Amino acid sequence: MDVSHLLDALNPAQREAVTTESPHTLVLAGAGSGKTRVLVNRIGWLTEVTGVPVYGVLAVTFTNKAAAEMRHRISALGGQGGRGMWIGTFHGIAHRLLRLHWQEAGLPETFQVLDSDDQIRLLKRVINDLGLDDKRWPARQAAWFINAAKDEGKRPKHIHSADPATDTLIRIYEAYEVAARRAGLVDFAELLLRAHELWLTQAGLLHHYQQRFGHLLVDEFQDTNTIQYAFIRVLAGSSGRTFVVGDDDQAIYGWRGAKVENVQHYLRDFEGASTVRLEQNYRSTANILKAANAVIGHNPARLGKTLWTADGDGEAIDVYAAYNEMDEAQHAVQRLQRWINDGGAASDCAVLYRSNAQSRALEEALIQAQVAYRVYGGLRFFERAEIKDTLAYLRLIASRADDAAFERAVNTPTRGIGGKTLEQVRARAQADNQTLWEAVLGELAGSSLNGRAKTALRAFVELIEQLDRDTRGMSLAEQIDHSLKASGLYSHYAEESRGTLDARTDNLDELVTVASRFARVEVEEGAEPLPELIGFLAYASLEAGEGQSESWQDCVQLMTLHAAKGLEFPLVCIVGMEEGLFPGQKSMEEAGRLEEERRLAYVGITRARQKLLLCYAETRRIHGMDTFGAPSRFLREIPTDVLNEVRPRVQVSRPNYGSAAPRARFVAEPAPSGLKLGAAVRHAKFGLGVITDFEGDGPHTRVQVNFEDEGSKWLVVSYANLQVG
DNA sequence: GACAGTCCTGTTTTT
DNA sequence: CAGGACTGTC
Repeated sequence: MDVSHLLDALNPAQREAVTTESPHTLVLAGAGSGKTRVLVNRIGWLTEVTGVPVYGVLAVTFTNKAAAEMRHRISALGGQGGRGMWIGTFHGIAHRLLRLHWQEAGLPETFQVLDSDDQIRLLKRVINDLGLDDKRWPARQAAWFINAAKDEGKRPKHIHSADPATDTLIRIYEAYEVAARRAGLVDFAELLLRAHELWLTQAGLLHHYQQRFGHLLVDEFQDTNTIQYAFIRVLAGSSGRTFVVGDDDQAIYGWRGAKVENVQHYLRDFEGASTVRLEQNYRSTANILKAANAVIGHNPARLGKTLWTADGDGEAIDVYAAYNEMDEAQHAVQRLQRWINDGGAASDCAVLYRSNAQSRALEEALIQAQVAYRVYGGLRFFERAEIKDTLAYLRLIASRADDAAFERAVNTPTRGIGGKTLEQVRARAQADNQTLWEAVLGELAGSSLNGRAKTALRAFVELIEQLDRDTRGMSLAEQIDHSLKASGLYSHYAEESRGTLDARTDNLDELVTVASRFARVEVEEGAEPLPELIGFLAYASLEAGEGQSESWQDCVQLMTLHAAKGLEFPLVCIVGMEEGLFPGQKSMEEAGRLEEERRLAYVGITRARQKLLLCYAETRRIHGMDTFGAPSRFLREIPTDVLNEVRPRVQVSRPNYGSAAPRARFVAEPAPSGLKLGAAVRHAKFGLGVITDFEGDGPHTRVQVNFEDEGSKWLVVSYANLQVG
């Protein structure tokens, strides 16, 4: 058999991974080491060479984008092109299972997926219904608590109540569960938890899928949370083979429940697991890799991996010390312009930052310089209010029980159903344990509402019923279009945005177009296809769509460091490299968080192919206050020989605050001594060592020295009397 | 129900 | 500083 297309151009480690016969394989794939290729070719190897049927393969990723990319590349391999293979996100796969087995999972057939926005709205109502003060118990925090619990596989009864505050949160969790169940709503974390519980409670089903999926592959394994790990572990059982790809150095989602430890647990829990390291990097210059390796080398407890490249050193990494964030932005933009003037593409450039708020200064500088740019993040298509409003009507058509949709649609556009009326409806629903829809019907039959309110409610009920009748037999796009017009939503938004540049009605038109292109998804070959509407609604929740509809101009890319993971650019600028911002203030207070920030720095640095620019500002306005941050420790962790200070240590005259000494500057060189990072030194008592860190300035400068015999120590330079060399 | 004024609180984000 | 949430007025 000709397998050359699967193995050609692979290095030995990649080949080993693709062809391994080990039952369980952990591929530690460094940044830019060709991990997607390995994953894709591994699947090709399994199906083409070892004769695994395509339906016996389950491949899981974290984002829809990654799943789409994988599907695309598998079909490019030829063969059966992955048709019939289960490839998807954890959430997508869980959703698929729950659709197929809604009865076993204890769900209504028309259950809807609740996105985080809807989840918070629902929680708000639950908190109110419990008579709690929503100031003391913000819905956001409750959502955080509940999601974190679900990510750990915990139902309310599994949580130990440690204190009164936790007790209340558990009560909220319980009430939220009741409300969500009644409304037939499933949030993101619930999808995973239910799917996992399906394995635990339905032995027959589990057995069926264990038989079927002989091979489980997981991408970005370092990002799995407890429940995702458990899901895979249970599904693998004793005979399933697994192939997981990840990089513990790129684990940056611990704050939302991801457990890097899963990488270590894997080696412990999956018997006979072997490890393959992909360390050859095909992306960046040697200088960039040197910087990345040095930074990440400061983290303890790594599985250990050192990136290398067969290519040359490349240019030095520029470091720019800006006066403030405006100066910083202008400098970055200048650098981008130089790149573009030299014939580079704007879309090859990215500016990365720690938090979204930092994009503002950059955008201003880009506009001023007339450089086209695109900001990633922010509201996505299906998250826009007008889109969600429209979908709320469709959700009600599909399921009257959907309280979240009811709340949204009932008075948008306004139709005289105000807070008072709704309060009464909610109270009845609460008292009688009903859905809002049922409560409305009850109120209409009862006598506690006044005539005006009744008329308004009756009109709303009739509207939904009418929409339901009218749209039967229509295509999806027609259903949406009709609902949009008949509900008055379209004219509502047309009116609102009249004479403005607001593109709301454009988005509504776009929604109809998207729907007309929406391909009916068969949940499973041979199985009943999902009703198109239900499928579309799930799609809208699970895949929120692109941030901006205008697409691929040649423009500079702006995004957070988190959003940059998985991407690469010839030119990368990272701005805001200051203590307190990156690493963030909060990261320094909690154990383990600093390491995660450092991994984020590692991710940022390794995005760059050819050219990297690192910037920090001495002054930065944050929340309207001028703040002063020392250069980030991550800068100081980079060996100076790969750095080029664009604006070297010039003492800039700046307003002198009292008699304060000039602030510490990047690579503060304690003047005469020649001490610098990486320098070998001798101490009279501690012997030989290497300087690994600096702190402070002037006579109080301290250095961290890693002594051969004594370990690491902080010393005040002016007392330590260190000998260089 | 629309609008203006006030208070408050500020990482990272996919599904 | 600035966006969101909330309150109070017409």
